Amino acid sequence: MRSTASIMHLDLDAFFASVEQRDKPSLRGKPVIVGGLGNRGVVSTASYEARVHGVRSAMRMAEARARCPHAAFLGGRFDAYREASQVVMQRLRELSPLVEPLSLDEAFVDLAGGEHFEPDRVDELVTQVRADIQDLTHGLTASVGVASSKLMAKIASEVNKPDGAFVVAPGSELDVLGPMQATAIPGVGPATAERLRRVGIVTVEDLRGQSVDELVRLLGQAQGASLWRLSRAEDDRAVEPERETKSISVEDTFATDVTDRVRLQREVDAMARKVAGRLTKHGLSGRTVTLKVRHHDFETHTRSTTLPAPTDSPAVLARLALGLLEATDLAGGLRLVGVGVSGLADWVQDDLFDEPAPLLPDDQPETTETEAVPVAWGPGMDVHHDEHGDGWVWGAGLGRVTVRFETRTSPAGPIRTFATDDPHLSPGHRLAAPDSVEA
DNA sequence: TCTGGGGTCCTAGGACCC
DNA sequence: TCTGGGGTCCTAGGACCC
Repeated sequence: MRSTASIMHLDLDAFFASVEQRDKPSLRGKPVIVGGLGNRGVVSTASYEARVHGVRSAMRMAEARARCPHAAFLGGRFDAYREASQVVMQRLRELSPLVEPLSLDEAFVDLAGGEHFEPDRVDELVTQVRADIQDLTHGLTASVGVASSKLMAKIASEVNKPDGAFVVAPGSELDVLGPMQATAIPGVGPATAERLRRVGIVTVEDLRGQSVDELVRLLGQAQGASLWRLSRAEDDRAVEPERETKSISVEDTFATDVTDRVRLQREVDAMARKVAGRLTKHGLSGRTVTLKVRHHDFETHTRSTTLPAPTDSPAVLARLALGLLEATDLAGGLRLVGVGVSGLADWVQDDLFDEPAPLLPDDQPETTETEAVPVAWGPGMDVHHDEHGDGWVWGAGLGRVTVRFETRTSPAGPIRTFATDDPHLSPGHRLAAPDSVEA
């Protein structure tokens, strides 16, 4: 907790729906619901006119339609949202370089990082920023909280929402926070709230009545200790402008459950390549590939494998994801599949063979007697080796090819490196994916 | 026609190493 | 020879956020 109210939290009101109303005047003053339009969609954002009818974020679209049949239902235009978001974030960076975006419509700003910050005139500053944002975005409104910590700033931005602001006077934090529900503290969701309720803890005041040890026993080390401090408004977390991406993933819920393995292989293959594309685009590579599946009964599982070195190769990521799918029971059908990559490194994969190649044996003939047609090995290709069996290419270059050997029962097989012209090596035929996938 | 998609962080157990 | 750490990495799952 700082001695001045220098942390700002800004939150754009009903962001997606507001952008739609801004761009389409006929929607202004009317209920607008943005979200998945398919039969399994959920609400992403509801305009305040729709919230009157009880429509909320994360609600099933079917229920939203029942509650508010006359609303406009829209699928969302993310390019437009991203553009509006950039305008807002840019304006915030004029206040201070220390801006931490939390999503497209939310950010923290450490005002003390700005050159001309005057704590006594924070109200003026907030009024000005909100007016500027409305101007620059052609009509979007924002709610703002300013306080001595991230916790209190975030809570403050809720107080006069929408289109309002609240500044927590330094010294008043405990009084502001105490009467609130424990769920007002970010990180206390339904599961935690229920655990707390069972031992009679409902408000922040109630939380303060517990010892650290008691909260740790109840919620675990990290959450227990954190909640003990946050309930006392003790929060010195810094605004972090440059947080590194930890994982990249893609997932899709099917309109109806899918049992067909070939169809699933096609989906997983495409997803892995999509993730690879996003990795490449950001100059990243990753070591751990995770396959997520949700069964017809909503039971959800993940499986992952970790490579010895990071990659952004679409073929490699697809092979690994398909290998994980291979080990999945499809009985009853899948409702969702997803592919993710973590263990990210910010160097681009290509240096697997950057080290000098080991010297080949002296007696290695320079030319072979029967001139074999050289194979251009590339990542993800099928390979057969006379001794080691079937595998696929994990890396190739500088006269060497690294092969990963795997079987149905052991999708994460051993890895061996050979000379490109190793006579025991030949193009393989066993495919983890059906031919249609390879096409 | 119950229950999205993209993330973050934490926990816990087992393997492995010192 | 037996016992017992601790630290790190990997996998799986869960809570939470927008």
